[in-house]
Amino acid sequence: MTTTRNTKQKEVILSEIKKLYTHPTAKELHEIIKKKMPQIGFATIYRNLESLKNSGEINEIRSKTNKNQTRYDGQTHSHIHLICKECGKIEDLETEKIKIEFKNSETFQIDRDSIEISGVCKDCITKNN
Amino acid sequence: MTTTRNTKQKEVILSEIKKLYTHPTAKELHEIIKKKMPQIGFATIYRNLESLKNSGEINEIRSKTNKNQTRYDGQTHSHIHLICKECGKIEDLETEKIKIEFKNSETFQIDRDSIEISGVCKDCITKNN
DNA sequence: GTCCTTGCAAAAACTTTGCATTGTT
DNA sequence: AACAATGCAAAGTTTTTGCAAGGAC
Repeated sequence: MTTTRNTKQKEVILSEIKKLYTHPTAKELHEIIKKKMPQIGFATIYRNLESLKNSGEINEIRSKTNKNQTRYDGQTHSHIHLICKECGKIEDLETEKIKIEFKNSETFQIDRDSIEISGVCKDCITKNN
Repeated sequence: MTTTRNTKQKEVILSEIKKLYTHPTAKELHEIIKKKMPQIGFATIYRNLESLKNSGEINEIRSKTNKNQTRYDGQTHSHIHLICKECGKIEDLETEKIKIEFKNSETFQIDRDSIEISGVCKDCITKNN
C-alpha cells in the first residue's frame, strides 16, 4: 500500500473543482488553476484528478460530450447527469427527482449515482422553435 | 447537400458491426474487418462510422468504458446500456425492462434510448465473492 | 533521510485531415 | 466526366509516462 501526501497542488485542485458546477475537463481546470498557481503542470492535474477520484473526493463523468475529453465532477452528493446532445452541457438532477424501477437486479447491480441520460436541454428546445 | 455513395467498404463495415453485440471500438472493428478486407485503412473505418451514425444506421455510445475510446453499436432497436465499472463490459437492456419516471420533462427532453447506467455486472459480482 | 509528488518534455493513444488515386454514379 | 470515397501518411488532441529536482513526512 502506497501512502499519499498532501500537497499544495492537490489542495488547490480539490478546492477549485468543488467550487464549480460545470463538470470541467482537465484542460479547463488547468486554465482555472494556473491563475492561482501559474507554474502548475498538466501532468499534476491529471495525476491529482486520478488520485482524488480513487479516494472518492471527486467523480469522473463517463460520458463524452461533444469532444472526446474526460470531465470531472466535484459534487459528490447523490445525483445523476442529463447531457444535452446538442450543446453538450451537463446538468445535474437530484436522485429524488427520478424514479427508476429495474427488473434485473440479480444480473446487474446498478449504481444509482452513475446514471447518465442524453436528450435535449431547455435552452436547446427553445432554440429549436 | 452532399450525396453519399455506396462502397464495398461501407457495406462490409455495416454488415460486420450489425453482427456484433459487443459494442466495438473503431480499432476493434478495423481488426475484424481487415480479415475480410486486408487493405482497408483506419481512416475509412472512422469516416464510415461517422457516416453510418449520421444516417442512423448505427449509434455511437457516449460512455467511455475503461479506456478513452469511442464505442459503436450496430443494434438500433430500443435499448439502454449497462456499463460494468469493473470490467468495462457494456450490456444491453431492453427498454421495457426498466421503468423511468422523470419529473422534469419541461426542462429536459430525455431520450429513452440514450440512458447509460454504471454498476457491477453479474460476472464481477460473482468474482468479488 | 526517505520516497512521494512536481514540472517538464517526450511518448503513447485515439481521432481527424490532406492529398493523390480509385471507384461510383 | 464529375466528384465522393479510399488508403496512406501526417497532424491534431487528449492522456500517460520517465526522470531529475523538490517537498512532505
